[in-house]
Amino acid sequence: MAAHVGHRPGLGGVGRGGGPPPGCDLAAGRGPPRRDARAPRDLPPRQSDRRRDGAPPARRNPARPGRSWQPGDDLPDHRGGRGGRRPALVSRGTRPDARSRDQRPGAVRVARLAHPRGSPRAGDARAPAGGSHPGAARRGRPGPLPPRPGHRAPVTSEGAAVRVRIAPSPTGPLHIGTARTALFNYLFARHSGGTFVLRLEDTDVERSTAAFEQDILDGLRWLGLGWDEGPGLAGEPDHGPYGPYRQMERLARYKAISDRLLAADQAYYCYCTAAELDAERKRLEAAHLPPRYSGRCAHLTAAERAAFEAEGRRPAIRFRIQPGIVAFDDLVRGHVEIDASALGGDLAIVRADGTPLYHFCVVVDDAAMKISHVIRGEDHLSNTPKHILLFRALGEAEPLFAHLPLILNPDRTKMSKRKSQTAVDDYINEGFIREGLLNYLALLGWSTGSEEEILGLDEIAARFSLEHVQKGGAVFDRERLEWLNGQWIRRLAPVELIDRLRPFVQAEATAGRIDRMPADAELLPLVPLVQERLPVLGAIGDLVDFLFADRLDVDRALLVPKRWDRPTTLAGLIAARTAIARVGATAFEPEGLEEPLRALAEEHGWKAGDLFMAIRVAVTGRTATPPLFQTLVALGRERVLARLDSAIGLLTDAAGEGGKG
RNA sequence: GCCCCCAUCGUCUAGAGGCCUAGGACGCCACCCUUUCAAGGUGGAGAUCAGGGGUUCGAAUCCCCUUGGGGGCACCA
Repeated sequence: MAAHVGHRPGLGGVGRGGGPPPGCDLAAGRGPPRRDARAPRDLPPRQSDRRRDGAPPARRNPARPGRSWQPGDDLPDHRGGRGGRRPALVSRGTRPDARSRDQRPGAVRVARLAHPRGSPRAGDARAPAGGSHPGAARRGRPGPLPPRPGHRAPVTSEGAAVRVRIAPSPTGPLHIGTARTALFNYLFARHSGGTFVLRLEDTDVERSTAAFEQDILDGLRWLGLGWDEGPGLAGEPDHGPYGPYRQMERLARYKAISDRLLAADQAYYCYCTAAELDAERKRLEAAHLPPRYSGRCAHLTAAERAAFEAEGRRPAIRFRIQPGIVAFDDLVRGHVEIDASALGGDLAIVRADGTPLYHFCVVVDDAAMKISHVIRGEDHLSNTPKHILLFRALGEAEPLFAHLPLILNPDRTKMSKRKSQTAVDDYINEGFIREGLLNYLALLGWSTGSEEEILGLDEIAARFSLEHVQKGGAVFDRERLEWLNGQWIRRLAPVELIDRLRPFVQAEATAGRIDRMPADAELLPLVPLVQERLPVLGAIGDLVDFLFADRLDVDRALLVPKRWDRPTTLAGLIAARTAIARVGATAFEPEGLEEPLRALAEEHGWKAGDLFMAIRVAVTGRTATPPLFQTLVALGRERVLARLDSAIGLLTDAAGEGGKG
């Protein structure tokens, strides 16, 4: 983290939206959410206004602008033309012996048959207008708006709406893996004209904080992954018909449902203490047995319960895991079967303090929120049978599941904070732009099936399909991300680039590396000089600092070009100074400078490159800069002459000190 | 330990039995362009498709085994 501090703009506005850059659909929705770039630990509580730029508060509404879906549209369904089938039927109806030749669900094969030849994109032509097509209906979309009244989810021909969700836990800053999962869900929703729901899983009261919650919401909005339904910000109402969207605000529902399970004897009170459970687990581990709850409290008598209560023990609630094989057809992995006996015994669903546990909440909420497709990381694959059992116990239809490959550290373990940079904030603060990050993330574990790769969000949504999701984990390749980011930076319109660069330039000023914050009018002419030299926006300092710094530290050793010695350099700089001084203020243009300096080199038999390098270092202090003559112009005649003078002085003073040559 | 998942250049990937002498991209190397750095262009190195068995006239592709890797097994999410 510390390594990136220098690049922190330290203020909102990194992602100011201007007009969409050419070819960039990502910016189609005007006013993309802005991001406060401060480190999470610095984030103030949700209540306070963190914004400093005076933009209208409406922006804080998480609501994504309305989309123009067509309720009657025949939605392209990844399962083929049979969309709309209730998810549960697929899982329940699939017998273990009915697996298809390839391991993918038969439904996927149907999809292929549905488009026997012709490009897989044939289906895209049927995408709902404005749902995922670049341009068109979305182009004129306003910035985030309050909930659209009468919002109805699009519905497939058979009546089942595509509803997906991202359910982050505010126990840390937005993780790159969460961002990718959100992206895939968003893409799936977009592609199918479905609804993208955001739900906060904040039942881990110990670790959840409002600051992390804010960070996650800001991060998703910064990426442009707006949600159709989700929590409102402090004081604002939730947006969507299935709220609240914060689990801690749904406690009464969990209570009601756990009571129901208790009443039906599908769950029971468990009085084991953490210490007892721990000891049990250790014993099993020592015996090389898988950790599992013994079921000690599964059949307590009323008297035994009363005795525990009298001891002052507070019970947790456990869900009875029924024996048997649980099977489901994963949309990316195909048929999966897991023996319920391998699930670790009866599952705790409510803590002794009454707060509900993850596996319980997800299922209750996914059912309540009518989630049709659960698209999440592979780390949840083994947990899925628990969820399915819970759905059944609740009498709810099971959603379809799709488990995405994990993002990996270079050593191929699950991407972690310890081994990789995982916070989206850190990437933002380095100057990755949303277009680059999104494009990269989309291609991590998914491909178009063709060789296209530089694609905007809308273009990706138009092509997205779970069929092309990879099964194996993908190593996060920062080099490739930088390349892609550079591609998108180069595609930005000049004013847009300035907008995005501003916070980074400001950070240079704040850090004292430049003496003042330059005006846009000064920045604009610099765009052609820097645009193709920025793998990340944070690299701007190295490129232009010398333009806005009054004092320049020049390394005497650097001043002498490789093929030159000190006297030659001194002579070269003096001659160059004279030649440049002769160029009048009005002729101080790249061509007006290059001509006499080339002539000068020729006259002395110097290689032009050597002369130019000496001048470059003298006026910028660096060996790598934007093109010299444009740089001289940007610097201005007076400063160029002054810096040449001081370089000449430096070499003269060094005369007796045995410098190079 | 038990269960589950996965396996094509270093990395991300294309690949749906013959279009594969395995394609593209990042990175790397060389050359071109060039005042440096970039960007761009051209070319190159780089994968016996983890290994072994099948099935088939034919396998990267289908099946089995092995090996390797990963994930999960909480009163975390």
